[in-house]
Amino acid sequence: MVATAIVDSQEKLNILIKKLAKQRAFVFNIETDDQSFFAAKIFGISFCFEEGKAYYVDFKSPFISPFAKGGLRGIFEDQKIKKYGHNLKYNFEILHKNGINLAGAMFDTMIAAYLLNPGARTYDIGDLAAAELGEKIIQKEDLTGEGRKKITLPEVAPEKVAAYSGERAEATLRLVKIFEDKLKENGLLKLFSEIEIPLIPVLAKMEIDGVKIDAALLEKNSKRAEKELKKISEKIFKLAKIKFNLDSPIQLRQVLFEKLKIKTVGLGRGKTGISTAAEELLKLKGAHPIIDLILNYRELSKLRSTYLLALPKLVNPVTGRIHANFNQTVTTTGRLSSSNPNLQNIPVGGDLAEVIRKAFVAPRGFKIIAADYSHIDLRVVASLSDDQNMIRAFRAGADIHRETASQIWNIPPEKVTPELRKAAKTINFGVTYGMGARALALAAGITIDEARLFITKYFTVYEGVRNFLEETKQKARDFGYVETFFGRRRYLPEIYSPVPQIAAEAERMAINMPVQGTAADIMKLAMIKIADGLPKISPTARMILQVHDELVFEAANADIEKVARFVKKMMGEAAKLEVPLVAEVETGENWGEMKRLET
DNA sequence: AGACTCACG
DNA sequence: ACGTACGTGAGTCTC
Repeated sequence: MVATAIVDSQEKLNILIKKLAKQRAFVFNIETDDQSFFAAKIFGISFCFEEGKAYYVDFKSPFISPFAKGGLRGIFEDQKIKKYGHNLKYNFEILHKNGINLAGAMFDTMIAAYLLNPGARTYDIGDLAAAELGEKIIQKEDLTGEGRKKITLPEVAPEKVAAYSGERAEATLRLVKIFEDKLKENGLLKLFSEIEIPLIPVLAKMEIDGVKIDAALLEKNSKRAEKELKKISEKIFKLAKIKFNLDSPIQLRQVLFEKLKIKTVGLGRGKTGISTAAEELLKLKGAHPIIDLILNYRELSKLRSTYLLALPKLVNPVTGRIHANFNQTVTTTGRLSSSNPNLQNIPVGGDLAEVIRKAFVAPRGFKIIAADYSHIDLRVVASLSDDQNMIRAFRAGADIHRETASQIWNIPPEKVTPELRKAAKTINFGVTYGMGARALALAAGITIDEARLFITKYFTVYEGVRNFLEETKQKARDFGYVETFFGRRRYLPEIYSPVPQIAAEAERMAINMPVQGTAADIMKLAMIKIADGLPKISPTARMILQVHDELVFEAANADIEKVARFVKKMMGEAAKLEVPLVAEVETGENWGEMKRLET
């Protein structure tokens, strides 16, 4: 049972502040009226620093003046007091919006839970309390109700919110102790305190800063796309001799395979019938003129709805920028994910893709800088596997795909044809996924027999890589998990499945995770280093996007060269591998027109 | 809510 | 005989 004291007068608040100032650490939990930190207003904050007892500062109370609330600033900004919380990135952002810079060491129970079990369905504090403390704590729905009669949390009586919020803060305090021990036990504490925790303010600032968008450009092209879509669909309806909903795969399937009777041999199937995915339709190219039109329609329609129409709606009217979320506790490998909107899948390549990227602009007097890690996954493979041949190639600065093809077919590098290089590139990528002959054949446009021979030769050339892949799979079977260079883990219970297909899937995940995850760890380290040093290089420069192996910045025209040089250097120095880490930098007025920058 | 499709690394 | 290449998020349709 948690006793939560309601703080609803200046006297009570002053006493609480004095108590907080004496703590080595405390939990805080901010209650706001909105999911988005930009719109959110604080209506209460709970604190906890001893088990069984919590405090709830009722910001709605008329007896607490804004001036008195400001007294909390010194507490939050005190470097010597450790801050505990669940989802500190959000709290950081809310405080920042209120002019407070959260400082001091931190412990985030959401991130701890994520590292201990990446891939969990949720990291809801109530679920964690149930699982780890064996206690059922008050749920939000217990206060707000559900369905039609639902009310919002700010509308609930402060006494009830206090009990709810205080209980969560108190549960967080107890979870900190449990998770700290578990992180230690599993060798995750270094990863937690040197990568994930320092990354919190970096991501928070990226989200707060956002990226400037030319909404008018997107809207103009949305109208153009709509007209074009109308033309294409009229042609399709004429050929099909029927009008139907082109966005419905079910209706499309009926038209193609029942009405037009296009042959379906060799086509993939889904749960509900024959697939009409682009991959399948490409097999039907030439079978009917309607196929090209449908592929055309699909591409245009996708870009219009997902980008041209959606992005302008997410531009913040105050900042003129999009403030996406960069999620730290979503992926099973350690990568970030992006949502609302996803800025990690902006189209690339193609005329309309270029237009969309051109809408990601720098403000007046600024330019965009993009820095890409070169072949980071394969460099990680070379380093983790300690394959001397691959290491040598990277140290020599060779074109790795050409080098691979040259060695496999025993021909000089300059004699490698584009086809051979393409096949080598495919397998170099495929290695990190546990690719089989079938997939290689499909991706490289060769026969399965050729692919088999290719793979055999590949592993003769890169014997260390083969051993690494085998050892990784064995490790997954021996321990039930795999890990990155920095100790990040992924548990793979399916590796023990009696169903061969399930076990094989787990094996591929086992191969992929240490590679993708180590690259993600390195990128996070680079982001922390860059965020740390960037203000000294250029006080107005901002890190605005991360796309797995790419970082995007905006910087004042006069600072472009030094920011680019600094970023490239930090990315190169982010980790010490057996091979050099290399980043390429580009710059331009917008993300669509970038020119390589020699530094 | 789940299926399908498709955008990215 | 075969959906066998990993990791994401979002728009749309359908039930």
